[in-house]
Amino acid sequence: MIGTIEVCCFRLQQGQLQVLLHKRKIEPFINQFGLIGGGILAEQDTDIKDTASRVLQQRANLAWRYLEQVNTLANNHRDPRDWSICCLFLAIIDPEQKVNPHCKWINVFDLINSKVNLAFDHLSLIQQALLRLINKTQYSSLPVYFFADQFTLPELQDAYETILRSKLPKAAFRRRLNRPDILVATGEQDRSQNRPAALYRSAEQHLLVHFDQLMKGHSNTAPDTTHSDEP
Amino acid sequence: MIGTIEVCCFRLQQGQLQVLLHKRKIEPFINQFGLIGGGILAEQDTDIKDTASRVLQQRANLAWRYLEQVNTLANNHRDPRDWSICCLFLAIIDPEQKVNPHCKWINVFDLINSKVNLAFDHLSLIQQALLRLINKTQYSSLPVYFFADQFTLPELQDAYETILRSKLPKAAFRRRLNRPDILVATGEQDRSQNRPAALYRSAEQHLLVHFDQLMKGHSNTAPDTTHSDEP
DNA sequence: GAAATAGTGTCTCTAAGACATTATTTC
DNA sequence: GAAATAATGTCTTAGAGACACTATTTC
Repeated sequence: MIGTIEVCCFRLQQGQLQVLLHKRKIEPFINQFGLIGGGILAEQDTDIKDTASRVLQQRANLAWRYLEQVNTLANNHRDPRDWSICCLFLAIIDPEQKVNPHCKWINVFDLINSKVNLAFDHLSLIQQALLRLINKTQYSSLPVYFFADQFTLPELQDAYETILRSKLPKAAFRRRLNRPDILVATGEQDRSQNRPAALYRSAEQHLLVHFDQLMKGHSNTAPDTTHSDEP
Repeated sequence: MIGTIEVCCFRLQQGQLQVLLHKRKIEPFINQFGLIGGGILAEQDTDIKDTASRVLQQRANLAWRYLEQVNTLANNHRDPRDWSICCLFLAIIDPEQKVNPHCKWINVFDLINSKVNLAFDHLSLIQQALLRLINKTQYSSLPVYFFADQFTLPELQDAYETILRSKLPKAAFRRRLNRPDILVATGEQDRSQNRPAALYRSAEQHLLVHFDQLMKGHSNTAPDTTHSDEP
């Protein structure tokens, strides 16, 4: 039995929520696509989060802006070779970063609808990570992490709407998010649209802000009642 | 490196939220108290949740009414012997059940205030599991799982108030919880108080119901932004 | 000026929170 | 009847959702 991690990386690019896959070059599941993953190296990694960071760097040449444990899968059927224990992480990646050539970003909703065969249980892992992302977007400022630099409120609202796959009322959205503990106006403006929009960055030490009430899209996603059966 | 689980068991007894500890009979931390835990047996356990159930049964002679993965701890400093990977579970236990003599139930808030030394990082694990319990109590029907059989609405409200350590407004509480997808009146009454109270049991297939809005006590507990730093 | 996008004002509605009131029991 | 507890009614308030309106730019 060996301990491994898998990282489900998300980014927003051109209004799409994308997930990172790579083509496996070894058995099992050779030439199929799967998540970025790897084993714990007890000599190098002081903590399992370090393992995730290191694997992300080594396999995909990526650094995360947000990294969170989602679930631990451990059973005798997910790996055809042996009992397997695997810790799943959700990462948010800055879209400016380039990835290695054997990696590709694809639309996560298209992927799930396509029912393509991924290596191991990786499709299920992606669904779990996506559910966590959707749930947390409903009640927190998490999507701020998708932006590396400055951004406008309409861009942030687009991020929420892309993740939740539903439109949100503009006034209420702005009332919620435009709080000094979440956003700080930089004084600059984005002039790429017609009327210029104020630019913001995340507040100093932007820890996740949790709201008291859900932002509900229209699409009804079941709550992530799971951490292997919660959120 | 070996894979282990620890289970943080909670129950409500006489208006107290209690956690289960047992006295270790082996090194390290011999004669100190700690959580119930044990290793994965690849031959017996088909899934890590099975491991938790089996360990709970073997070590404490207990069956759970609710069992949820909270976090996975894996680092090089939590066990003095070696790199350790450990999956933490939260369990809710029926107070009718008897435990083995080397186990004891103690008030979890007293334990945390007492700053007693527990084995390994078990005090931290208890705090994580407690935080999850508190958070989920704020936005779901989870405390229903503390009741094995029938219960009254005032008893259920007491459960919430004990976990959240604050009083809740009665009318709003009843409006929230008294929904047919959460509670079903049995037609019977509890006559132990003055005016009899209607008895309920959890609705058929009582899956956790998530509320759209938090129930906020007065005591401000930080949100469980962690699963090693979320929910 | 027309079109497009940013940003605000205001009304309604839902549900929480506060509090009073009624209902049913024991003594 | 008094005390205790269960259960309900009602008022206020906060914030979401809906929607119209204003503001600032490009063309």
